[in-house]
Amino acid sequence: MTAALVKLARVRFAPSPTGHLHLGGARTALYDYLLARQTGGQFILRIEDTDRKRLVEGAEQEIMDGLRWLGLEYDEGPDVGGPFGPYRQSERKEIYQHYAKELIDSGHAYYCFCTPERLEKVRQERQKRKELTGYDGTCRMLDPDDSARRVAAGEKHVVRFKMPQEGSTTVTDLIRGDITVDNRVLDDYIIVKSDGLALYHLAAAVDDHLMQITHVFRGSEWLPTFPLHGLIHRALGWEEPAWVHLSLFLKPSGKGKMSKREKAELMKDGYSIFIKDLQELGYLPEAINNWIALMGWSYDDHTEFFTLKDLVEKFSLRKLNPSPAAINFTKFDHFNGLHIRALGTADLAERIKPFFVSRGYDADDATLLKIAPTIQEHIGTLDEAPEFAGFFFTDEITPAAEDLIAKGLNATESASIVKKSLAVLVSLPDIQVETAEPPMRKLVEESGFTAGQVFGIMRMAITGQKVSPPLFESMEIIGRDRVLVRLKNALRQLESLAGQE
RNA sequence: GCCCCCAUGGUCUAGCGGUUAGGACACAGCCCUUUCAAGGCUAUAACUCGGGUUCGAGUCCCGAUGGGGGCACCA
Repeated sequence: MTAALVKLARVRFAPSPTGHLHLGGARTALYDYLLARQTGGQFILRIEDTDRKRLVEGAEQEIMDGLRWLGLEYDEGPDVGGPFGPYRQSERKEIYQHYAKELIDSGHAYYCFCTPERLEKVRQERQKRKELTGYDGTCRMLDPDDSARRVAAGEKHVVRFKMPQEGSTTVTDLIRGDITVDNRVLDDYIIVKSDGLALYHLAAAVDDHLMQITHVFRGSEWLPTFPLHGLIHRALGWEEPAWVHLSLFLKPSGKGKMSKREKAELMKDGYSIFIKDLQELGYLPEAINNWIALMGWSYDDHTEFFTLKDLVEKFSLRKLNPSPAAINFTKFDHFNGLHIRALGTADLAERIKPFFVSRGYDADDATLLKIAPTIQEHIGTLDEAPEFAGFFFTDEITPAAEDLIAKGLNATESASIVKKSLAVLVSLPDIQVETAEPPMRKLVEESGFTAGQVFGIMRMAITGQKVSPPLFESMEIIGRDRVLVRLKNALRQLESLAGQE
Protein backbone atom coordinates (compact mmCIF):
# COMPACT_ATOMS: atom_id res chain seq x y z
CA MET A 1 0.00 0.00 0.00
CA THR A 2 2.83 2.36 0.76
CA ALA A 3 4.61 1.22 -2.35
CA ALA A 4 2.22 3.18 -4.49
CA LEU A 5 3.11 6.34 -2.63
CA VAL A 6 6.84 5.79 -2.89
CA LYS A 7 8.73 7.34 -5.74
CA LEU A 8 9.90 4.77 -8.26
CA ALA A 9 13.48 4.03 -7.44
CA ARG A 10 16.19 3.81 -10.05
CA VAL A 11 19.01 1.95 -8.44
CA ARG A 12 22.33 0.85 -9.82
CA PHE A 13 24.86 -1.80 -9.00
CA ALA A 14 28.20 -0.47 -10.15
CA PRO A 15 31.02 -2.95 -9.74
CA SER A 16 34.42 -2.65 -11.27
CA PRO A 17 35.38 -5.72 -13.26
CA THR A 18 38.56 -6.39 -11.34
CA GLY A 19 37.73 -9.70 -9.72
CA HIS A 20 35.07 -12.13 -8.69
CA LEU A 21 31.57 -11.20 -7.62
CA HIS A 22 31.60 -11.70 -3.85
CA LEU A 23 29.20 -11.68 -0.95
CA GLY A 24 29.58 -7.97 -0.28
CA GLY A 25 28.84 -7.07 -3.88
CA ALA A 26 25.98 -9.52 -3.99
CA ARG A 27 24.37 -7.95 -0.97
CA THR A 28 24.65 -4.47 -2.46
CA ALA A 29 23.13 -5.76 -5.67
CA LEU A 30 20.40 -7.52 -3.72
CA TYR A 31 19.38 -4.37 -1.88
CA ASP A 32 19.49 -2.47 -5.18
CA TYR A 33 17.25 -5.05 -6.74
CA LEU A 34 14.86 -5.17 -3.81
CA LEU A 35 14.30 -1.44 -3.72
CA ALA A 36 13.86 -1.25 -7.48
CA ARG A 37 11.35 -4.08 -7.56
CA GLN A 38 9.51 -2.94 -4.50
CA THR A 39 8.91 0.52 -5.89
CA GLY A 40 8.35 -0.64 -9.44
CA GLY A 41 11.48 1.18 -10.56
CA GLN A 42 14.58 -0.04 -12.38
CA PHE A 43 17.63 -1.99 -11.39
CA ILE A 44 20.66 -1.04 -13.47
CA LEU A 45 24.02 -2.67 -13.92
CA ARG A 46 26.81 -0.25 -14.66
CA ILE A 47 30.36 -1.42 -15.17
CA GLU A 48 32.94 0.89 -13.64
CA ASP A 49 35.93 0.09 -15.76
CA THR A 50 37.69 3.43 -15.95
CA ASP A 51 40.89 1.90 -14.63
CA ARG A 52 42.11 -0.04 -17.63
CA LYS A 53 45.13 -1.41 -15.80
CA ARG A 54 43.13 -3.34 -13.27
CA LEU A 55 40.73 -4.99 -15.68
CA VAL A 56 40.41 -8.72 -15.25
CA GLU A 57 39.50 -10.86 -18.20
CA GLY A 58 36.10 -12.44 -17.79
CA ALA A 59 35.24 -10.51 -14.66
CA GLU A 60 32.44 -8.56 -16.28
CA GLN A 61 30.86 -11.72 -17.58
CA GLU A 62 31.15 -13.38 -14.20
CA ILE A 63 29.36 -10.46 -12.58
CA MET A 64 26.52 -10.67 -15.07
CA ASP A 65 26.27 -14.44 -14.77
CA GLY A 66 26.38 -14.22 -11.00
CA LEU A 67 23.61 -11.67 -10.79
CA ARG A 68 21.38 -13.74 -13.04
CA TRP A 69 22.13 -16.91 -11.11
CA LEU A 70 21.12 -15.12 -7.93
CA GLY A 71 17.89 -14.13 -9.62
CA LEU A 72 18.76 -10.44 -9.65
CA GLU A 73 17.70 -9.63 -13.21
CA TYR A 74 18.69 -6.13 -14.16
CA ASP A 75 16.61 -3.91 -16.41
CA GLU A 76 19.44 -1.95 -17.94
CA GLY A 77 23.05 -2.88 -18.42
CA PRO A 78 25.89 -3.41 -20.88
CA ASP A 79 24.46 -6.58 -22.39
CA VAL A 80 20.77 -5.68 -22.26
CA GLY A 81 21.05 -2.02 -23.21
CA GLY A 82 18.64 0.63 -22.04
CA PRO A 83 17.76 4.28 -22.60
CA PHE A 84 20.68 5.67 -20.58
CA GLY A 85 23.58 3.81 -22.10
CA PRO A 86 26.30 3.07 -22.67
CA TYR A 87 26.56 1.23 -19.37
CA ARG A 88 30.32 0.82 -19.37
CA GLN A 89 32.21 3.81 -18.08
CA SER A 90 35.05 3.20 -20.48
CA GLU A 91 32.60 4.03 -23.23
CA ARG A 92 31.57 7.31 -21.68
CA LYS A 93 34.86 9.19 -21.74
CA GLU A 94 33.56 12.21 -23.67
CA ILE A 95 30.60 12.60 -21.37
CA TYR A 96 32.87 12.94 -18.36
CA GLN A 97 35.16 15.34 -20.19
CA HIS A 98 32.22 17.54 -20.95
CA TYR A 99 31.34 17.85 -17.29
CA ALA A 100 34.95 18.24 -16.24
CA LYS A 101 35.11 21.20 -18.59
CA GLU A 102 31.95 22.55 -17.10
CA LEU A 103 33.50 22.36 -13.63
CA ILE A 104 36.61 24.13 -14.83
CA ASP A 105 34.62 26.85 -16.51
CA SER A 106 32.58 27.45 -13.40
CA GLY A 107 35.68 27.60 -11.24
CA HIS A 108 35.00 24.33 -9.40
CA ALA A 109 37.97 22.54 -10.92
CA TYR A 110 41.33 23.31 -12.42
CA TYR A 111 44.07 21.83 -14.56
CA CYS A 112 47.05 20.43 -12.73
CA PHE A 113 50.42 19.82 -14.37
CA CYS A 114 52.23 18.31 -11.43
CA THR A 115 54.00 15.06 -12.19
CA PRO A 116 53.36 11.93 -10.17
CA GLU A 117 56.97 12.09 -9.08
CA ARG A 118 56.63 15.57 -7.64
CA LEU A 119 53.40 14.58 -5.96
CA GLU A 120 55.06 11.61 -4.35
CA LYS A 121 57.90 13.78 -3.08
CA VAL A 122 55.53 16.32 -1.60
CA ARG A 123 53.53 13.56 0.02
CA GLN A 124 56.58 12.10 1.68
CA GLU A 125 57.82 15.43 2.95
CA ARG A 126 54.44 16.25 4.39
CA GLN A 127 54.28 12.87 6.02
CA LYS A 128 57.62 13.48 7.65
CA ARG A 129 56.35 16.74 9.06
CA LYS A 130 53.15 14.95 10.14
CA GLU A 131 51.01 17.27 8.05
CA LEU A 132 47.98 16.37 5.99
CA THR A 133 49.16 14.41 2.99
CA GLY A 134 46.87 16.08 0.52
CA TYR A 135 47.82 18.01 -2.58
CA ASP A 136 49.77 21.18 -1.85
CA GLY A 137 47.75 23.30 -4.25
CA THR A 138 50.55 24.41 -6.55
CA CYS A 139 48.43 24.44 -9.73
CA ARG A 140 45.39 25.75 -7.96
CA MET A 141 47.05 29.15 -7.98
CA LEU A 142 47.74 29.15 -11.72
CA ASP A 143 46.00 31.59 -13.96
CA PRO A 144 43.14 29.70 -15.65
CA ASP A 145 43.87 31.22 -19.05
CA ASP A 146 47.51 30.21 -18.82
CA SER A 147 46.51 26.72 -17.86
CA ALA A 148 44.09 26.50 -20.73
CA ARG A 149 46.83 27.54 -23.14
CA ARG A 150 49.19 24.91 -21.77
CA VAL A 151 46.51 22.28 -22.17
CA ALA A 152 45.80 23.44 -25.72
CA ALA A 153 49.51 23.17 -26.42
CA GLY A 154 49.34 19.52 -25.48
CA GLU A 155 50.96 19.62 -22.06
CA LYS A 156 50.22 16.59 -19.95
CA HIS A 157 47.69 17.37 -17.22
CA VAL A 158 45.00 16.11 -14.89
CA VAL A 159 41.90 17.86 -13.61
CA ARG A 160 41.45 18.51 -9.92
CA PHE A 161 38.34 19.37 -8.02
CA LYS A 162 38.67 22.64 -6.15
CA MET A 163 37.82 21.85 -2.56
CA PRO A 164 36.57 24.71 -0.41
CA GLN A 165 39.38 25.62 1.95
CA GLU A 166 37.28 26.90 4.77
CA GLY A 167 34.15 25.85 6.57
CA SER A 168 32.74 22.39 6.54
CA THR A 169 30.69 20.13 4.34
CA THR A 170 27.67 18.20 5.51
CA VAL A 171 26.38 15.21 3.61
CA THR A 172 23.53 12.97 4.56
CA ASP A 173 23.51 9.21 4.70
CA LEU A 174 20.15 7.52 4.95
CA ILE A 175 21.13 5.24 7.80
CA ARG A 176 23.76 7.33 9.57
CA GLY A 177 22.30 10.78 9.31
CA ASP A 178 24.34 13.91 8.72
CA ILE A 179 28.08 13.59 8.41
CA THR A 180 30.01 16.82 8.71
CA VAL A 181 33.62 17.13 7.71
CA ASP A 182 36.04 20.00 8.04
CA ASN A 183 36.86 21.12 4.50
CA ARG A 184 40.53 21.50 5.40
CA VAL A 185 40.99 17.76 5.67
CA LEU A 186 39.50 17.30 2.23
CA ASP A 187 41.88 17.16 -0.71
CA ASP A 188 41.80 18.67 -4.18
CA TYR A 189 41.06 15.26 -5.60
CA ILE A 190 41.97 14.39 -9.14
CA ILE A 191 38.80 13.78 -11.12
CA VAL A 192 40.25 13.31 -14.60
CA LYS A 193 43.46 11.37 -15.17
CA SER A 194 46.19 12.34 -17.59
CA ASP A 195 44.88 9.73 -20.03
CA GLY A 196 41.68 11.76 -20.21
CA LEU A 197 39.53 9.20 -18.44
CA ALA A 198 37.53 10.26 -15.43
CA LEU A 199 38.21 8.87 -12.02
CA TYR A 200 35.49 7.17 -10.03
CA HIS A 201 34.47 10.32 -8.17
CA LEU A 202 33.52 12.22 -11.30
CA ALA A 203 32.35 9.30 -13.38
CA ALA A 204 30.00 7.97 -10.74
CA ALA A 205 28.52 11.39 -10.03
CA VAL A 206 27.94 12.10 -13.70
CA ASP A 207 26.46 8.69 -14.38
CA ASP A 208 24.26 8.68 -11.32
CA HIS A 209 22.84 11.99 -12.39
CA LEU A 210 22.48 11.20 -16.08
CA MET A 211 21.03 7.77 -15.38
CA GLN A 212 18.59 9.38 -12.95
CA ILE A 213 19.67 7.25 -10.06
CA THR A 214 17.56 7.91 -6.98
CA HIS A 215 19.39 5.79 -4.42
CA VAL A 216 23.04 4.91 -4.18
CA PHE A 217 23.84 1.81 -2.18
CA ARG A 218 27.57 1.30 -1.68
CA GLY A 219 30.01 0.01 0.85
CA SER A 220 31.02 2.16 3.78
CA GLU A 221 34.59 2.26 2.46
CA TRP A 222 33.23 5.21 0.49
CA LEU A 223 32.43 7.23 3.57
CA PRO A 224 35.75 9.15 3.60
CA THR A 225 35.20 10.50 0.08
CA PHE A 226 31.48 10.93 0.58
CA PRO A 227 31.73 14.74 1.06
CA LEU A 228 33.61 15.01 -2.24
CA HIS A 229 30.82 13.21 -4.03
CA GLY A 230 28.19 15.44 -2.52
CA LEU A 231 30.22 18.49 -3.46
CA ILE A 232 30.62 17.37 -7.08
CA HIS A 233 26.87 17.02 -7.45
CA ARG A 234 26.36 20.44 -5.90
CA ALA A 235 29.02 22.09 -8.03
CA LEU A 236 27.25 20.82 -11.11
CA GLY A 237 23.96 22.07 -9.76
CA TRP A 238 22.51 18.61 -9.42
CA GLU A 239 20.26 17.14 -6.83
CA GLU A 240 22.01 14.38 -4.91
CA PRO A 241 20.63 10.88 -4.86
CA ALA A 242 19.80 9.35 -1.49
CA TRP A 243 23.03 7.90 -0.18
CA VAL A 244 23.11 4.62 1.66
CA HIS A 245 26.44 3.36 2.93
CA LEU A 246 26.21 -0.29 3.77
CA SER A 247 28.23 -1.80 6.57
CA LEU A 248 31.20 -3.93 5.66
CA PHE A 249 31.43 -7.67 5.97
CA LEU A 250 34.08 -8.85 8.38
CA LYS A 251 35.76 -12.22 8.47
CA PRO A 252 34.04 -14.86 10.65
CA SER A 253 36.05 -13.91 13.71
CA GLY A 254 34.78 -10.37 13.38
CA LYS A 255 38.33 -9.02 13.25
CA GLY A 256 38.87 -7.18 10.02
CA LYS A 257 38.23 -7.83 6.37
CA MET A 258 39.15 -11.12 4.83
CA SER A 259 42.64 -11.26 3.41
CA LYS A 260 43.59 -13.00 0.20
CA ARG A 261 45.15 -15.90 2.09
CA GLU A 262 42.13 -16.28 4.32
CA LYS A 263 39.91 -16.50 1.31
CA ALA A 264 41.94 -19.44 0.04
CA GLU A 265 41.90 -21.06 3.48
CA LEU A 266 38.13 -20.85 3.49
CA MET A 267 37.85 -23.13 0.49
CA LYS A 268 39.38 -25.94 2.49
CA ASP A 269 36.39 -25.81 4.81
CA GLY A 270 34.02 -25.87 1.87
CA TYR A 271 33.23 -22.19 2.03
CA SER A 272 33.97 -19.17 -0.08
CA ILE A 273 33.01 -15.55 -0.31
CA PHE A 274 32.78 -15.76 -4.09
CA ILE A 275 29.40 -16.38 -5.64
CA LYS A 276 30.76 -18.60 -8.37
CA ASP A 277 32.45 -20.88 -5.83
CA LEU A 278 29.33 -21.03 -3.73
CA GLN A 279 27.39 -22.21 -6.74
CA GLU A 280 29.88 -25.00 -7.30
CA LEU A 281 29.88 -25.92 -3.63
CA GLY A 282 26.19 -26.69 -3.85
CA TYR A 283 24.66 -23.62 -2.28
CA LEU A 284 21.33 -22.33 -3.45
CA PRO A 285 20.97 -18.75 -4.69
CA GLU A 286 17.85 -18.55 -2.55
CA ALA A 287 19.91 -19.31 0.52
CA ILE A 288 22.57 -16.78 -0.37
CA ASN A 289 20.00 -14.04 -0.83
CA ASN A 290 18.22 -14.94 2.37
CA TRP A 291 21.44 -15.04 4.35
CA ILE A 292 23.09 -11.87 3.12
CA ALA A 293 19.86 -9.92 3.23
CA LEU A 294 19.88 -10.47 6.97
CA MET A 295 23.42 -9.23 7.39
CA GLY A 296 22.66 -5.57 7.86
CA TRP A 297 18.92 -5.66 7.55
CA SER A 298 16.18 -7.19 9.65
CA TYR A 299 12.46 -7.66 9.38
CA ASP A 300 10.99 -8.64 12.71
CA ASP A 301 11.64 -10.93 15.62
CA HIS A 302 10.42 -14.20 14.31
CA THR A 303 10.73 -14.58 10.57
CA GLU A 304 14.09 -15.29 9.08
CA PHE A 305 13.12 -17.45 6.15
CA PHE A 306 12.65 -15.32 3.08
CA THR A 307 12.31 -15.99 -0.61
CA LEU A 308 13.41 -13.29 -3.02
CA LYS A 309 9.77 -12.46 -3.51
CA ASP A 310 9.28 -12.11 0.26
CA LEU A 311 12.26 -9.81 0.42
CA VAL A 312 10.95 -7.58 -2.35
CA GLU A 313 7.80 -7.19 -0.33
CA LYS A 314 9.34 -6.75 3.11
CA PHE A 315 12.56 -4.85 2.47
CA SER A 316 12.78 -1.44 4.00
CA LEU A 317 15.50 1.17 4.16
CA ARG A 318 14.44 1.99 7.68
CA LYS A 319 15.66 -1.34 9.03
CA LEU A 320 19.15 -1.13 7.60
CA ASN A 321 21.87 -1.49 10.22
CA PRO A 322 25.08 0.57 10.09
CA SER A 323 27.37 -1.70 12.08
CA PRO A 324 29.79 -4.11 10.46
CA ALA A 325 28.82 -7.78 10.39
CA ALA A 326 30.98 -10.87 10.72
CA ILE A 327 30.30 -13.48 8.07
CA ASN A 328 28.78 -16.55 9.69
CA PHE A 329 29.00 -19.53 7.40
CA THR A 330 27.40 -21.86 9.90
CA LYS A 331 24.25 -19.85 9.68
CA PHE A 332 24.59 -19.94 5.92
CA ASP A 333 24.53 -23.73 6.08
CA HIS A 334 21.38 -23.51 8.11
CA PHE A 335 19.71 -21.33 5.52
CA ASN A 336 20.84 -23.57 2.72
CA GLY A 337 19.26 -26.57 4.43
CA LEU A 338 16.05 -24.63 4.91
CA HIS A 339 15.90 -23.70 1.24
CA ILE A 340 16.79 -27.17 0.06
CA ARG A 341 13.90 -28.53 2.07
CA ALA A 342 11.61 -25.88 0.65
CA LEU A 343 12.31 -27.02 -2.91
CA GLY A 344 9.78 -29.01 -4.91
CA THR A 345 10.82 -32.56 -5.80
CA ALA A 346 11.31 -31.91 -9.49
CA ASP A 347 13.25 -28.76 -8.75
CA LEU A 348 15.54 -30.56 -6.32
CA ALA A 349 16.07 -33.40 -8.78
CA GLU A 350 17.07 -30.95 -11.46
CA ARG A 351 19.46 -29.08 -9.21
CA ILE A 352 21.31 -32.11 -7.89
CA LYS A 353 21.76 -33.58 -11.34
CA PRO A 354 24.90 -31.66 -12.32
CA PHE A 355 26.55 -32.70 -9.08
CA PHE A 356 26.03 -36.38 -9.89
CA VAL A 357 27.12 -35.93 -13.47
CA SER A 358 30.31 -34.15 -12.52
CA ARG A 359 31.13 -37.03 -10.19
CA GLY A 360 30.83 -39.41 -13.10
CA TYR A 361 27.45 -40.90 -12.26
CA ASP A 362 25.09 -41.71 -15.09
CA ALA A 363 22.18 -40.07 -13.34
CA ASP A 364 18.91 -40.39 -15.22
CA ASP A 365 16.03 -38.04 -14.56
CA ALA A 366 13.54 -40.72 -13.56
CA THR A 367 15.75 -42.09 -10.82
CA LEU A 368 16.78 -38.61 -9.75
CA LEU A 369 13.13 -37.81 -9.29
CA LYS A 370 12.76 -40.84 -7.04
CA ILE A 371 15.77 -40.22 -4.89
CA ALA A 372 15.22 -36.49 -4.47
CA PRO A 373 12.65 -36.86 -1.68
CA THR A 374 14.76 -39.46 0.14
CA ILE A 375 17.72 -37.12 0.45
CA GLN A 376 15.99 -33.80 0.82
CA GLU A 377 16.04 -33.74 4.61
CA HIS A 378 19.51 -35.16 4.83
CA ILE A 379 21.75 -32.92 2.76
CA GLY A 380 22.99 -29.47 3.68
CA THR A 381 24.43 -28.60 0.29
CA LEU A 382 23.70 -29.98 -3.16
CA ASP A 383 27.20 -31.35 -3.56
CA GLU A 384 26.59 -33.74 -0.67
CA ALA A 385 24.01 -35.53 -2.80
CA PRO A 386 26.42 -37.75 -4.77
CA GLU A 387 28.36 -39.00 -1.79
CA PHE A 388 25.13 -39.61 0.05
CA ALA A 389 23.17 -41.18 -2.78
CA GLY A 390 25.70 -42.21 -5.41
CA PHE A 391 25.04 -45.89 -4.70
CA PHE A 392 21.77 -45.61 -6.58
CA PHE A 393 23.68 -45.22 -9.80
CA THR A 394 26.39 -47.83 -9.46
CA ASP A 395 26.60 -51.52 -8.75
CA GLU A 396 30.11 -51.25 -7.43
CA ILE A 397 29.09 -51.49 -3.82
CA THR A 398 32.06 -52.88 -1.98
CA PRO A 399 31.65 -52.66 1.74
CA ALA A 400 34.55 -53.91 3.81
CA ALA A 401 33.70 -57.24 5.40
CA GLU A 402 34.26 -55.95 8.93
CA ASP A 403 31.84 -53.11 8.33
CA LEU A 404 29.13 -55.66 7.71
CA ILE A 405 29.30 -56.87 11.28
CA ALA A 406 26.65 -55.27 13.45
CA LYS A 407 27.48 -53.50 16.66
CA GLY A 408 27.77 -56.03 19.51
CA LEU A 409 27.65 -59.05 17.25
CA ASN A 410 30.18 -61.34 15.61
CA ALA A 411 30.44 -62.39 11.98
CA THR A 412 28.45 -65.59 12.44
CA GLU A 413 25.53 -63.76 14.02
CA SER A 414 25.68 -61.03 11.40
CA ALA A 415 25.68 -63.63 8.64
CA SER A 416 22.58 -65.23 10.09
CA ILE A 417 20.83 -61.90 10.03
CA VAL A 418 21.60 -61.44 6.36
CA LYS A 419 20.49 -64.98 5.62
CA LYS A 420 17.17 -64.48 7.36
CA SER A 421 16.60 -61.12 5.68
CA LEU A 422 17.33 -62.65 2.34
CA ALA A 423 14.80 -65.40 3.00
CA VAL A 424 12.14 -62.84 3.86
CA LEU A 425 12.81 -60.66 0.86
CA VAL A 426 12.92 -63.56 -1.58
CA SER A 427 9.52 -64.68 -0.41
CA LEU A 428 7.97 -61.31 -1.13
CA PRO A 429 6.04 -60.55 -4.35
CA ASP A 430 7.81 -57.20 -4.62
CA ILE A 431 10.05 -54.91 -2.65
CA GLN A 432 7.87 -51.85 -2.22
CA VAL A 433 8.18 -50.11 1.13
CA GLU A 434 4.70 -51.23 2.17
CA THR A 435 5.46 -54.80 1.19
CA ALA A 436 8.92 -55.19 2.59
CA GLU A 437 8.93 -53.19 5.79
CA PRO A 438 6.28 -55.07 7.86
CA PRO A 439 7.78 -58.53 7.44
CA MET A 440 11.25 -57.20 8.05
CA ARG A 441 10.11 -55.56 11.26
CA LYS A 442 8.53 -58.82 12.25
CA LEU A 443 11.83 -60.52 11.62
CA VAL A 444 13.56 -58.03 13.91
CA GLU A 445 11.09 -58.81 16.68
CA GLU A 446 11.37 -62.54 16.35
CA SER A 447 15.12 -62.64 15.89
CA GLY A 448 15.90 -60.98 19.18
CA PHE A 449 18.31 -58.60 17.49
CA THR A 450 17.71 -54.87 17.54
CA ALA A 451 16.38 -52.89 14.63
CA GLY A 452 19.63 -51.01 14.58
CA GLN A 453 21.63 -54.20 14.19
CA VAL A 454 19.50 -55.72 11.47
CA PHE A 455 18.94 -52.57 9.46
CA GLY A 456 22.50 -51.47 10.02
CA ILE A 457 23.86 -54.56 8.32
CA MET A 458 21.38 -54.27 5.49
CA ARG A 459 22.19 -50.62 5.01
CA MET A 460 25.87 -51.37 4.72
CA ALA A 461 25.25 -54.33 2.42
CA ILE A 462 22.91 -52.48 0.11
CA THR A 463 24.32 -48.96 0.07
CA GLY A 464 27.92 -49.61 1.04
CA GLN A 465 27.59 -46.77 3.52
CA LYS A 466 27.11 -46.40 7.23
CA VAL A 467 24.97 -43.37 6.58
CA SER A 468 22.36 -43.38 3.87
CA PRO A 469 18.84 -42.32 2.96
CA PRO A 470 16.01 -44.32 4.57
CA LEU A 471 16.61 -48.02 3.98
CA PHE A 472 13.30 -49.25 2.62
CA GLU A 473 12.82 -46.31 0.31
CA SER A 474 16.30 -46.90 -1.00
CA MET A 475 15.65 -50.60 -1.55
CA GLU A 476 12.52 -49.87 -3.51
CA ILE A 477 14.39 -47.51 -5.80
CA ILE A 478 17.35 -49.82 -6.29
CA GLY A 479 15.01 -52.68 -7.17
CA ARG A 480 14.58 -56.21 -5.94
CA ASP A 481 17.15 -57.92 -8.09
CA ARG A 482 20.00 -55.59 -7.30
CA VAL A 483 19.12 -55.61 -3.62
CA LEU A 484 19.25 -59.40 -3.53
CA VAL A 485 22.59 -59.47 -5.31
CA ARG A 486 24.08 -56.98 -2.84
CA LEU A 487 22.73 -58.96 0.09
CA LYS A 488 24.14 -62.21 -1.28
CA ASN A 489 27.54 -60.60 -1.73
CA ALA A 490 27.43 -59.45 1.84
CA LEU A 491 26.45 -62.91 3.04
CA ARG A 492 29.38 -64.42 1.22
CA GLN A 493 31.78 -61.97 2.83
CA LEU A 494 30.37 -62.54 6.27
CA GLU A 495 30.45 -66.29 5.96
CA SER A 496 34.07 -66.27 4.98
CA LEU A 497 34.79 -64.09 7.98
CA ALA A 498 32.70 -66.39 10.20
CA GLY A 499 34.78 -69.35 9.08
CA GLN A 500 37.79 -67.76 10.71
CA GLU A 501 36.08 -67.33 14.06
C1' G B 1 49.88 10.26 12.35
C1' C B 2 45.19 12.51 10.48
C1' C B 3 39.92 11.89 9.17
C1' C B 4 35.38 9.14 9.19
C1' C B 5 32.07 5.18 10.78
C1' C B 6 30.45 1.60 14.40
C1' A B 7 29.45 -0.60 19.60
C1' U B 8 23.16 -5.70 22.90
C1' G B 9 25.11 -13.18 24.38
C1' G B 10 30.55 -16.66 20.54
C1' U B 11 27.90 -14.84 15.67
C1' C B 12 23.57 -12.22 13.08
C1' U B 13 20.11 -9.15 15.35
C1' A B 14 15.04 -6.89 17.92
C1' G B 15 14.69 -2.85 21.16
C1' C B 16 13.66 3.41 19.50
C1' G B 17 13.10 6.56 28.36
C1' G B 18 9.80 2.45 32.47
C1' U B 19 10.69 -4.89 29.07
C1' U B 20 11.25 -11.03 33.56
C1' A B 21 16.22 -7.29 27.54
C1' G B 22 12.96 -10.83 22.53
C1' G B 23 14.36 -14.00 18.21
C1' A B 24 17.83 -16.83 14.97
C1' C B 25 22.56 -19.64 14.31
C1' A B 26 26.13 -22.34 17.03
C1' C B 27 26.86 -25.20 21.62
C1' A B 28 24.88 -28.75 25.62
C1' G B 29 20.93 -31.95 27.28
C1' C B 30 16.27 -34.49 26.40
C1' C B 31 12.27 -36.49 23.08
C1' C B 32 11.42 -38.86 18.30
C1' U B 33 14.28 -42.52 15.51
C1' U B 34 16.98 -48.45 11.37
C1' U B 35 21.91 -44.57 10.09
C1' C B 36 22.66 -39.35 9.09
C1' A B 37 19.51 -35.68 9.23
C1' A B 38 15.02 -33.13 9.88
C1' G B 39 11.51 -31.85 13.69
C1' G B 40 10.00 -30.80 18.94
C1' C B 41 11.40 -29.32 23.95
C1' U B 42 14.90 -27.44 27.67
C1' A B 43 19.32 -25.05 29.27
C1' U B 44 23.79 -21.77 29.23
C1' A B 45 24.94 -16.97 27.39
C1' A B 46 24.57 -9.92 26.23
C1' C B 47 23.41 -4.07 26.95
C1' U B 48 32.28 -2.00 26.62
C1' C B 49 33.60 1.60 30.47
C1' G B 50 33.13 6.58 32.86
C1' G B 51 30.54 10.95 33.36
C1' G B 52 26.15 13.68 32.66
C1' U B 53 20.38 14.74 31.38
C1' U B 54 16.02 12.52 33.78
C1' C B 55 11.71 10.54 38.99
C1' G B 56 13.78 6.70 35.76
C1' A B 57 18.81 5.14 30.49
C1' G B 58 20.57 -0.61 26.62
C1' U B 59 17.72 3.50 24.69
C1' C B 60 19.40 10.87 24.80
C1' C B 61 24.34 13.97 25.34
C1' C B 62 29.78 14.12 26.24
C1' G B 63 34.33 11.56 26.92
C1' A B 64 37.31 7.22 27.01
C1' U B 65 38.18 2.37 25.25
C1' G B 66 37.69 -1.17 21.60
C1' G B 67 36.69 -2.58 16.57
C1' G B 68 36.36 -1.24 11.47
C1' G B 69 37.28 1.81 7.19
C1' G B 70 39.92 5.62 4.47
C1' C B 71 44.13 8.92 3.55
C1' A B 72 46.34 6.86 -5.13
C1' C B 73 46.47 9.66 -12.02
C1' C B 74 42.18 2.09 -7.70
C1' A B 75 37.31 1.42 -7.22
